[in-house]
Amino acid sequence: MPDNDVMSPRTPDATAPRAGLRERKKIQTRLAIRESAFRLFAEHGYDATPVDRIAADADVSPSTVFRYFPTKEDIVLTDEYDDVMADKLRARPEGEAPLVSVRMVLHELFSTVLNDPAQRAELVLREQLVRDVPAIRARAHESFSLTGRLLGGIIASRTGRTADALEVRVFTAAVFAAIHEATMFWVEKAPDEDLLVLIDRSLRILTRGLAI
Amino acid sequence: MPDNDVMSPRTPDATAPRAGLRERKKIQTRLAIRESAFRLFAEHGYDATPVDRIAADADVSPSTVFRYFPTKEDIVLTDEYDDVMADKLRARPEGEAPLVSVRMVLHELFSTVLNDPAQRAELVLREQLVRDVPAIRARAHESFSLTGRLLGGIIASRTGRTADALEVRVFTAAVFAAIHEATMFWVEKAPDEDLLVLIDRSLRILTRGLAI
DNA sequence: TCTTTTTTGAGAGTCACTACCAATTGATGT
DNA sequence: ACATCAATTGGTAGTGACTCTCAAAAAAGA
Repeated sequence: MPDNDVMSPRTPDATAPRAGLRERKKIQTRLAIRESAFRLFAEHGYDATPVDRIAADADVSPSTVFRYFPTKEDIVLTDEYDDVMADKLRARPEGEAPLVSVRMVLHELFSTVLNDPAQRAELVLREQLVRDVPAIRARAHESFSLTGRLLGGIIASRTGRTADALEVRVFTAAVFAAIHEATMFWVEKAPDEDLLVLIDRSLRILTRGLAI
Repeated sequence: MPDNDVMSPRTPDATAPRAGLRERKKIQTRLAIRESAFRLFAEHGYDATPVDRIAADADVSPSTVFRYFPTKEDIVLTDEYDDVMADKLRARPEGEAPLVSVRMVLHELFSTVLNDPAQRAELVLREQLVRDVPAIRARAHESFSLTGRLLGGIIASRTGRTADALEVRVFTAAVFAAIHEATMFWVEKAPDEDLLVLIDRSLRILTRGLAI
């Protein structure tokens, strides 16, 4: 069974029997900051929660917060999914159509995330913030297009193109736009439905050439 | 001939023979700020140009700059295209496929913009900033999704759906993602080519169901 | 235990942006 | 031309997200 724990390390990671005290403290601090932040955001709202208060709540100095997270938005948005997705995509069979490959990767990724209650709860919280806070939404877009470039590179090499070919870029941009809309639809309209069903619906719209 | 001058008012607008002095000064101030900003951005870079310096260069107070433009990014990004696009889209024939309608609207809009040297130059400058400055790119995305919602509403009413239907949202998101990629490809790879050709290429990828 | 390296906290500074108030300036009626 | 009213402007004092720097504290390693 592969390591699917893309979120915060809940299990101590059996592969590295015992990291040094320094490493453990770093992980602990990072987690403390994020937990304080999420709780305070839920309680008082994102804009009404200064970084200083998060720092105080997590018992670290403001400087430390910015050492762990380059911006306030990054406390919410982690790009821990990127490498997992890239690995899974590379593992898909050679001749498979790119859109099918991406769909399968998304299924693999999201089914594990959504099945873990803790990860699912964190995903919901994060996407609610993406929906509500412009600054976070903006950052999420940026993060998406970063991930898109990563996956685009893989798809390019599989279809004999360069990563910056227009076809590849439009492909990834459209796919991520569809995923984003599916996710937004999920958190604001149908939080109890299966996100994967919504993603499939969205991707199928693309497959049909946007003939709505 | 309709009023296609979506950018700054170069022609004094014959329909309103003579606006008050107040109006004229406002337009003048707005333009002065934008011109100072664009020049300073090109000279020293966006991040290295504080709003105070723009204000000083345009001979207004910093407060005035923020009165005219809610954020520094908004000095660069105007959403003057929105209403024009909406009007043109509403003018398309009833039964036309949405993707075709949008394509025609884009042709109408961009052919007028690209043919006016001043507007074309401004478009290039703006898109270069979109490419280079994360803050502006983020804002451009936001602006795009705003426009997308506007057009989505029109498309929804034409296809007998609600504006927040998943199909409509995925449609507009994918289309604007494609336009954005085409524009980015244009400014960074082929600034001498015809932008409309690139947009058509991008839209055709969507039409083909992303079968790249 | 002693030394080296990493991590932390604290202080000062920059910059985007907001709220507010007083002074200026254009519009309007007589 | 003049007085009055409304809109526009400039200045001042904040807030909050970040950056830089440096000395104190804490962990790693010998």
